[in-house]
Amino acid sequence: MGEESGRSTERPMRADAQRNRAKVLEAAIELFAARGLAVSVHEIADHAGVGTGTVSRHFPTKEALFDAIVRARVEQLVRQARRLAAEREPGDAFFEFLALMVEEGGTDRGLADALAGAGFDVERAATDPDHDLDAAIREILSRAQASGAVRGDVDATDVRSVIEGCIARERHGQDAAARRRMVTIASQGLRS
Amino acid sequence: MGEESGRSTERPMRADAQRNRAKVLEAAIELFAARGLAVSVHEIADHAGVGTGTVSRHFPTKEALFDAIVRARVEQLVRQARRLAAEREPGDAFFEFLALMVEEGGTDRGLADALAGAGFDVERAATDPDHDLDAAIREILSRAQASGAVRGDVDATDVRSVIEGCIARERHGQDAAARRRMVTIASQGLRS
DNA sequence: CACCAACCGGAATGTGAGTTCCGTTTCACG
DNA sequence: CGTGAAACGGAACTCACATTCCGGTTGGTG
Repeated sequence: MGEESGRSTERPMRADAQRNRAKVLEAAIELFAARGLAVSVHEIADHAGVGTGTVSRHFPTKEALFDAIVRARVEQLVRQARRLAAEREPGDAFFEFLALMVEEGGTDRGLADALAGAGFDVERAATDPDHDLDAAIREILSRAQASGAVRGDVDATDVRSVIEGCIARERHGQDAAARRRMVTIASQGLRS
Repeated sequence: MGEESGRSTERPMRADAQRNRAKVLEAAIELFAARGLAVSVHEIADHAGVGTGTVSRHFPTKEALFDAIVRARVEQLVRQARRLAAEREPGDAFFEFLALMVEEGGTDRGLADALAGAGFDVERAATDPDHDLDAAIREILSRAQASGAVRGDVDATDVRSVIEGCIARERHGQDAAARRRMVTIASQGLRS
């Protein structure tokens, strides 16, 4: 349950501890984004300029560290989904969100790993509505379907799969043009 | 360069060696199909009823074993692609092949891992035309495009990504109905 | 400014995998 | 059969990690 840096109950962290925590987070965000779950804790520690013990103290587990980062990212995506749902036509909202997810996932390997189900427990994250990406997708999808913009026979997990396919990391160095083509294909496929 | 069981030059293998090689292959095929690259060499050895040394002797590396199995599977897929290309209308051939690939990949986790680029070197396999899945896809795709059945702005790697998306293994226990829905979406997306 | 609890670094430990090694067993040829 | 080369099993080894531990250091409070 790794929480914020400035905890209120339980007397505040020492200044150097807060600094180190922030350095670890920053390094981990950068490295996870670049290479996904494959980065080692040693690399993160080195990159942050701290010892491995310091990483483990702030985040008891590699998974906890990864989790903290992914949760923040997911929270952001959920917010954007809600904003789009509020500000756009149902169909546009859905397709813009789709493009957004693909862009984010295609740029951030760690997020892509998480979306693919590696090392991030979606079920548990869904406890809190602000981290329930599937609920956000369901919401934006069902509106788009009700408006007739999206075929009725797909569900949220299909959308997740479509996103995953568009990301298609791993091979032939994820290029932005290919990603956009995939979004086009997926959008045409999902339309009524 | 793991080759066939009945080698002609270099005097034949001893009978027990051939038997064990076959047992290892059989066990590995079954386990890789069920759980992908995640199975350990120990498990394969146990399941085959041999020691780990025997596995390593026949296939110097886990990757070599995996490779041998995937190559056979890919060879089969390439053959089917050619057959479809010969016997069907260009458009039908392409969409049937798409459905076939998704079905095979969705059923065989090892193949899915390989298609996703894990532990199988597509580049090297492409040396031999009978194992060059990308060439087969290019062929069947370009015919479908020429006939007007498939949009012209996609390439073979896009098709690979689409297939990957349809497979979308890892989470919510790969169910056949979802896979078919994905194929429908993908097909509509790829159509002109 | 002194003290001590909190914190630090990084070596040591634990774990889980693939691969190697070697004493033992088995095959097949004479 | 008898014998030697081939193959076997599986314990030991290696390697790459994540995680723990502990002697040394530092920050903040009285």
